Amino acid sequence: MKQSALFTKTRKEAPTDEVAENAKLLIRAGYIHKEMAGVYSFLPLGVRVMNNIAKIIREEMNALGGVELHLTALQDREVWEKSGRWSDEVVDNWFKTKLKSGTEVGLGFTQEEPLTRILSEYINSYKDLPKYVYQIQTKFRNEARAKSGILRGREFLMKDLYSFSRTDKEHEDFYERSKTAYTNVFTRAGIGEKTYLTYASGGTFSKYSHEFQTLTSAGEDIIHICDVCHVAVNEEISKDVSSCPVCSGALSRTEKAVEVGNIFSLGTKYASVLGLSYTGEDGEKKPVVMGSYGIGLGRLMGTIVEVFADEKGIVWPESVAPFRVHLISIVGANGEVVKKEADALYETLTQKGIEVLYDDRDLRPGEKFADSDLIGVPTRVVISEKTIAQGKLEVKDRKTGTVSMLSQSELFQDLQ
RNA sequence: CGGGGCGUAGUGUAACGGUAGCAUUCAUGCUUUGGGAGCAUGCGGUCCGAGUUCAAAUCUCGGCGCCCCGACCA
Repeated sequence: MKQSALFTKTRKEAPTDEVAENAKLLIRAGYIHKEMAGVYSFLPLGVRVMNNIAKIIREEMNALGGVELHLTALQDREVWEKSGRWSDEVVDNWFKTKLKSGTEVGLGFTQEEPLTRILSEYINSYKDLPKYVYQIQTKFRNEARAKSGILRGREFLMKDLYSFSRTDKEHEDFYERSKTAYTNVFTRAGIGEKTYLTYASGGTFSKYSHEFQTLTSAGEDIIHICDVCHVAVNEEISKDVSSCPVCSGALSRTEKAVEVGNIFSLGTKYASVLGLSYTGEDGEKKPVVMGSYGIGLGRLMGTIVEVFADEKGIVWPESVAPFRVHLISIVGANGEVVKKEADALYETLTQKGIEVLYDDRDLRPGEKFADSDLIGVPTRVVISEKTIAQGKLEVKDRKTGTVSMLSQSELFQDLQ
């Protein structure tokens, strides 16, 4: 994409109504726009990052055997009353509204109820199970207090997968596999080393649930880490769990972290109250055993910003970066020659399937460099009179700052 | 929801109750071109509503909005 096609502009100064580093940088660089407290629009650059995150998640969920669907945001009161979760006393962060007829509807904050109802129309026999269903969809939560930029909003994109199994054993097997899939997601998104499988309170159906917690000072949670097993225990259960649940060793350090994902066993609660059952080989009807598995896409994006950003701006891992290469032309007195070279390289890279942001704007070099650092594309390639004279390209790594002079073929090789 | 802070051009900031100023952005022109250039000219603002006052950005009340701490986060 040519940068001149973007309508967004970078800003030198951070907005005063944001304290969170992720929001400051993402707004300054033109990835997001704040509509209201806790409500952010995603601008063209932001959408590209979100799409990359979604792609990783889809691939891992599909590999798990998941099938994607898309449920409605508008929620039918009736199905939620059956599960006991319609009442504001039970769930205090519902957004509710009314149809013209006066009928109350909700805006979904999760989707166990409607999905269970849908499945109950199709699942009859043990032969129909297990099934794994997911979506990437907008969730609404009427948080009393939005905070931390895009880490905790009132409207946000979330991947939610639901598992439907015949037995506890079958559920447990999938639950374990989902841990691996989640680990893959966070590794591919670049934050694997900083992300810990964390034991947290389980609710009614299992002793623990599991969270994926990424170390950052921007986090709201406190976790107790076992460095031997690379797992952690959430502060909320540290009274009951004082040693590593895996090796029984000591939990050696305490850190702030943000919950980028969670997985939860639901037992047969929803299946029972919503009539989702199957007939077993023995001819008996049994309720389906469920689990739910969430990842907040915006929160993941914000966490990546928090983890990698430096004093100059955002630093994206290649896997989620809006572009692979930021091509910058420095157009001086001999502008036509430089422009021609840069145009040609842009074409070549694009034809090779490499995503390029081409800064074709007529600006001074300093401004282009500053923008490039702020936007955070992994590899910066500069073409100027200087580089043309040398017959090379100046290639800079955003993360390390390493600059090297490469030929075109060397650059292509590096990018493969 | 409890407590605290704050609302001034698009953005960031000044202004004792007395002419709303500076920087940046934007527009135009000239110069400039390897780390957010220079000069000149121009456009653009007191969150909303009441009240006090000769006079309100400034004081009072109400509303709306934003931020922070705490509670909450199924």
